[in-house]
Amino acid sequence: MFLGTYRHSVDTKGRVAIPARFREQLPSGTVISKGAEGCLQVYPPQEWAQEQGLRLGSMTPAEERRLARMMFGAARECEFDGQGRIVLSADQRQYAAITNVAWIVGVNNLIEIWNDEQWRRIGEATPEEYTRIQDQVAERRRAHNT
Amino acid sequence: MFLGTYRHSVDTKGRVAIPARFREQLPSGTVISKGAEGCLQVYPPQEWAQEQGLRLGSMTPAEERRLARMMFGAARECEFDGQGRIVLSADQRQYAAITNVAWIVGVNNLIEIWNDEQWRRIGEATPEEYTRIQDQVAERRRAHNT
DNA sequence: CACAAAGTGGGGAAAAGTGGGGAGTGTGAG
DNA sequence: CTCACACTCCCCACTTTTCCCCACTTTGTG
Repeated sequence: MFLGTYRHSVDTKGRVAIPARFREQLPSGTVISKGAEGCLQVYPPQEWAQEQGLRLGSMTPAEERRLARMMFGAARECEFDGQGRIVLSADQRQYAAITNVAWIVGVNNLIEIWNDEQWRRIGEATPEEYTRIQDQVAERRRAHNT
Repeated sequence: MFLGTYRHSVDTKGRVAIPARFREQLPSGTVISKGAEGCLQVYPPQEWAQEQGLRLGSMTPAEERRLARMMFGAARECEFDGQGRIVLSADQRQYAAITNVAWIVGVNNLIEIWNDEQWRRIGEATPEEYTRIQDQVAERRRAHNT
């Protein structure tokens, strides 16, 4: 379980420290790829396995082909240095528009990495916004279950 | 079962003592996150397990992604120090607008943490208000069940 | 009134994060 | 074939934050 938001700096070599709390839970075979809304996503092995349901074949619809290409094409295995950092490739940094700082966010089953501005828009919420969205999802779920 | 309201101080390091009555009932795996109306909520493990139904994957709808990011991003596992205190992160304190004092309230299955002003508005009610709200909830339930 | 339990505050050791230097490796040009 | 350059990765040193421990105050109870 990954919880919490951390603001870490990205140095000129593209290195970011992954919070120690997260690192302890990431065995080898962890993968980083692109995610929705312009973030990067870090998948522990068991989560990545679920995404592998997405496969190419003659029966695959067009959108899934597109998604599979982007998602797997952008993916890399995470490699930690002695200080617990990973290197974000130039491509990954460009996709997520990350320069000097990155927000590293635990979202239950995976980890997301955001740039400053985008995280402020997506992740930070006033109490009013938070209450509204929580009610909205609850309502949607209730409607769905009946 | 969590009952009662306590007023505790928050020190410069963001530490708050959880009332001993509550602490006895909180095993490890307890989580604190944002709640509606600008409070923080403390979930014992069995309550938190229900919230974990919300997961990220390539099939998760946009609203749920947003909620998951806010909710899990703001969450931390509760870690008690030798004195029975937990640390509220800077983010959590900002969200709940907590500075020097916090109200810790047992609400049956969860514990909520409020700032001075907000708790006065939400928690203290005149007999008239209380009666009106009780009737309102009763009415809503009746409408829903038919 | 005394003792025990609960809450408050601060200091110091340990851990986590940050930045830079340098050795090793691979590639491309002369 | 050799040399130069660039890139990666590893290691070391410094800074900042966290958390663990101790001591004091307050509250409640026998």
